[in-house]
Amino acid sequence: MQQKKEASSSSSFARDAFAGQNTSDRPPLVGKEIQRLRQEHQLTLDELASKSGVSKSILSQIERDHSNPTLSTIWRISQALKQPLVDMLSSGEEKPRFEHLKVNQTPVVSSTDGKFVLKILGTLGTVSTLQWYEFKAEEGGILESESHGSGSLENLTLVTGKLLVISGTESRELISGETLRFLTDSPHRLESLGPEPAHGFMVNLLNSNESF
Amino acid sequence: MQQKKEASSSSSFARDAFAGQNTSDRPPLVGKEIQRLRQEHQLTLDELASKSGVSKSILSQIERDHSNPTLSTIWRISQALKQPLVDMLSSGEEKPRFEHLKVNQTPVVSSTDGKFVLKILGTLGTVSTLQWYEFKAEEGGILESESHGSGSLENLTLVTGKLLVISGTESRELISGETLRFLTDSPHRLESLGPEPAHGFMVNLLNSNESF
DNA sequence: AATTTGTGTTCAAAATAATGAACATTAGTT
DNA sequence: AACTAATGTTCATTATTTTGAACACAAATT
Repeated sequence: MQQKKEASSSSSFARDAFAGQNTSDRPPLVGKEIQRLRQEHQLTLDELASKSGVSKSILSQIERDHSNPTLSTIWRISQALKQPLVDMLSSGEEKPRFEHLKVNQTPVVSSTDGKFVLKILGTLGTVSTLQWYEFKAEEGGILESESHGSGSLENLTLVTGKLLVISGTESRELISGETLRFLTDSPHRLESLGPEPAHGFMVNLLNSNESF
Repeated sequence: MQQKKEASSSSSFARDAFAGQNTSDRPPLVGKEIQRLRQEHQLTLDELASKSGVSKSILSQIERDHSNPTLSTIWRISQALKQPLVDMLSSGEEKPRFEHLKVNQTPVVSSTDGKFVLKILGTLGTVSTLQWYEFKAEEGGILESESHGSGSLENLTLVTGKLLVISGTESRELISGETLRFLTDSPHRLESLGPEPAHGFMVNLLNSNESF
């Protein structure tokens, strides 16, 4: 029956903080989004609390939008959930405007020596900003790509095999089960290191706005 | 000579809030950016205070990063400066060239009986409009999903196994190598028909907004 | 059913963000 | 220089967030 602290906090939060001036617009309500992410990661409040360093009591209140979190608190949560802070805040901001999607199927593309095979599973967007593929490459198979334009991202997940990724001057080696995300604003190259054939999945975002 | 309050506040802010755990990364320092925007708009602290409804004293401290603002405070400031909240926060954020997720860092979701396992490979978009997964399901594994909202699209590619897909009143059977695209504006269900475990990829497009 | 275990919520106290008034500092004027 | 006006900083107080412990509830186990 007594919930003095939280009740008073909640009500004055709603009145003073939220009804700032533009009563139509309100600061983003991050509760739902945080809860969704936490559950997606299969974490309990206790676990997220210890991961993030934020007490579980305030986590509980934030998830129910009964508290108006501090910047550092939101940031620590976003870190623990490996979620860009910015995405968490913009989750509820404005209603999505619909974009009509057109899908087209496309066959298989392979490297000149036939060792690297790309299956185009889908593309999306009137500006063709998104494409995803399945790839299979036997040992020594190489895929060379030009820059996809600044702001472009490639997301590789390797299911089996070993893969060497070189982008610009940097390189990484991927083993099965791992995921690599990297900028493709410069020429890059994938090479199957074998001996097992490399098999995986790739999502390419061309000229994506920001958000990573 | 005495600056008791602010000094203590500042120091414990720096120690407790900021040096949370990853001493390498820190929450975004918005002070510089807010000051820049305020001056760009040719506003004094008093003016911004009355426009935003945030007291000028706290504005002064925030600009010098001597305070750890509340979400609603940052939001009211961003409104007064006509700046998307998200832009203010991401002003100083660097994006890494590579993001390498090790096997155990990939978030996994599984059905209650553990027979259907989803590995979240990536999400994108300020409103999380795009997500992609790898899935593995032994015979009988079932994944039930609610509607993802009207206009949402799911793209399934099956690498091995057999999969029954039911969306709304329709159903399809997928065999290895096939791709299926379907609307997910109603509850839907995936079921691994076996005997071989089903393995594949899934790309989900939720109600897209501008971001692509 | 009773116990235990796990998970989320509420409580009382401590920390600190936010406020309005007083103060300090600079810039402009006489 | 002295005075004033404008702007930013600090003070004392209040309001709220945050914390850790206690609590409530449900699910699982004995």
